[in-house]
Amino acid sequence: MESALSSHHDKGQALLYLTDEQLRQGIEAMFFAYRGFTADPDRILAQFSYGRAHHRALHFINGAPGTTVNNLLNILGVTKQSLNRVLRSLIEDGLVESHVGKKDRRKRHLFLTVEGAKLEQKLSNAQRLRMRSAFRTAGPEAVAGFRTVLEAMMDPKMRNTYSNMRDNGS
Amino acid sequence: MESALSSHHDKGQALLYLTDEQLRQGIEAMFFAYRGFTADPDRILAQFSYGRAHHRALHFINGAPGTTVNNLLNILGVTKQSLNRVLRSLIEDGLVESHVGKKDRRKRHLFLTVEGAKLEQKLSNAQRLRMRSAFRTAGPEAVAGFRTVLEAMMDPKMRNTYSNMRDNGS
DNA sequence: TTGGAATGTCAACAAGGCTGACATAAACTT
DNA sequence: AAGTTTATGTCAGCCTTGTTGACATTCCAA
Repeated sequence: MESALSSHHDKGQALLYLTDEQLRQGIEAMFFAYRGFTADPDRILAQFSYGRAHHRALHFINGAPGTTVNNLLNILGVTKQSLNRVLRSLIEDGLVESHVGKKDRRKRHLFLTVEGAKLEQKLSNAQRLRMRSAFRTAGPEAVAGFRTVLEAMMDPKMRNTYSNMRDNGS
Repeated sequence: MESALSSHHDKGQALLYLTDEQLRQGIEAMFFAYRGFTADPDRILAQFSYGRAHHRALHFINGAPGTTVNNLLNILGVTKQSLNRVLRSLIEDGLVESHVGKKDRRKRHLFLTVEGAKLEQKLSNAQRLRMRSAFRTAGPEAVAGFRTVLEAMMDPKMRNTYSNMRDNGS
């Protein structure tokens, strides 16, 4: 990919974006941006005495209605005990419904209730608002670059999960 | 910046990157990428029974040696009680030193010890390794876009902090 | 029918956020 | 000189969200 570049002159210049100082800036940018990224939903969640874990569950159930607990476990990367605690409170509060599978009755398929969808909308509206503003400010080419770098930064396993999330539907 | 684009034809196409679906993908990309971003240091920290909070403290003390507790508080966005708990353990373990200020003797200036710098290097090497790989894969233009979008996503206050971090030195 | 997969649940623990209250020292103000 | 504010530390207690380990249940599949 960069063999043409690194072959002769100006190597230092061409690879300037890979210096430790540039990488450090990238690291700090990730840190501060992620704080901004979660700030708006966090404020809303606090009013409902929920946390980010609840938001994540709502988000991915909304994106793949009928998903199983195990599937959610893989996406979220937490233990079943941790997820179960969150799911239980969401079910108790009537935001999520759990249906026994028809083909495989061991599995539980998760759905948002009307109430749950309402909160999910509220949270994702807030989060999208900031992201839309950032995307608009940065412009389409920057957004493409943003997506490219983020994808390259994921663990390969999650990169597959992430990609498949838009191709097939669970 | 985008006035030339949005002025006339093809507005739907030009603003494709601002659709809800695109924003959703951006949101999920942030989630998965941040997990990758923290995965490598997390593995190292676990061996020392430290957490991300310790990493963050080491990182920013390393970047601004002699910084005060209050300054660190503003950067990290946590309470002094929370930071104090982390700093205390780092000081007890001989990774950080706290020196009373010469001009203002209320202030404590924080420095990494040789030991502390060693751990910080270990952590940031792991983190840089992944970021360098992602940057290399994505290429310089994508990296520029990545930085632009992240900066636009920060809270304005932290955006200033972030920018100033490279101009003046605390 | 038996093994293993999928799920739920109980208990205990830790990190790392938070609030509130209080102490101290030093600097600043009046 | 006295009073106020600032910077910091510390104690106690609480919450969320992660962890491990153990165990029960259900039920598909060989």
